[in-house]
Amino acid sequence: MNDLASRPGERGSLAGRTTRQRSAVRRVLDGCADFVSAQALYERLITTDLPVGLATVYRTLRELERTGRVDVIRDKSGERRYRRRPDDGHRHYLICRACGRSRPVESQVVEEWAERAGELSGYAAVEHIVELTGICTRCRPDTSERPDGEDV
Amino acid sequence: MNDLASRPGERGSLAGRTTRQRSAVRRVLDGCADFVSAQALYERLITTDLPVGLATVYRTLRELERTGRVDVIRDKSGERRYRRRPDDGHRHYLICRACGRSRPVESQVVEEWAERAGELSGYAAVEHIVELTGICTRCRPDTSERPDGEDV
DNA sequence: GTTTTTGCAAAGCTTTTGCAATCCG
DNA sequence: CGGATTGCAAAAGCTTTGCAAAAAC
Repeated sequence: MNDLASRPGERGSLAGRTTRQRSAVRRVLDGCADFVSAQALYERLITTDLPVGLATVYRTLRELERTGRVDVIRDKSGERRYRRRPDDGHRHYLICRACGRSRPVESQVVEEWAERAGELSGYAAVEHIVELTGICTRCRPDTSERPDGEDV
Repeated sequence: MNDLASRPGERGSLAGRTTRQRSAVRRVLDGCADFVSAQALYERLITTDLPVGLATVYRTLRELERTGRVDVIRDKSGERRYRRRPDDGHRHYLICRACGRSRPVESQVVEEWAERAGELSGYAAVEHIVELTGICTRCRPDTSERPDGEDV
């Protein structure tokens, strides 16, 4: 379905110069509650903020990804989607396949599992990708009454 | 980096007719120890088995994916790679970023975690994607002596 | 005044699709 | 035979790249 990268460390240095375009990309990205594709972000930018070039959006997002300030997933069709990484370290999400809304989930267990698997196997520099998808309560008006609370 | 789909159930019916091409695709795919891309599989096919069309390879792989007989990952560049799914139900792998070799890993913990997260959140039909990558011992002739054993 | 960035358009890639010819059952 | 399948080539997308013009510092 898709994937979510979770790289260790690597909170590298920022990009080079501060330009209006880059600021705009970050600003609009920050304004997005959920994962957005580069193309969608581009649309938002030129319609609600600053008319930037699509290539610039891609370049900026790649840089943000490289420096670990966004989480990235890939949807079914292979399109990448970006979301500003929360400062508190959340890195795994449960994403609604119907509406696309995402929410961070408790992932302590998985982190540990991944680490252990790496140790047992003797592999070095083990990284993991984890993503959950489902149908949220709002998109499933039928059964169940459980509220769509926050973090699991 | 990439991703690995793990769908519940859905061991659906086979494709329609049995053709030489489809048999060849499966045959060559079975002969691949690790994940291969459609393009790579196509190369192998026309050079060592049967000259099939690239489109046919894609169509066959999509069908195999749909019926749950292959596991799929996406590499960094977004290219899909396929691997015959073991009959014993293994579904998560630890893949070497250097040589591409993959090995199934024990994933009981993650399966349970995913299920629990789904329940707690109230999301329905929760599916998960999990993949581990690292550098295997063979690709790291330096330190460590731990053997590259089988399943973790 | 340099050096980095931007933007546009063109190119790259993998994957999908249209359609006539071909094959399977 | 008759419908499913193949192959080829063209089409689709998303993302990257080349390069001259523009912006930063």
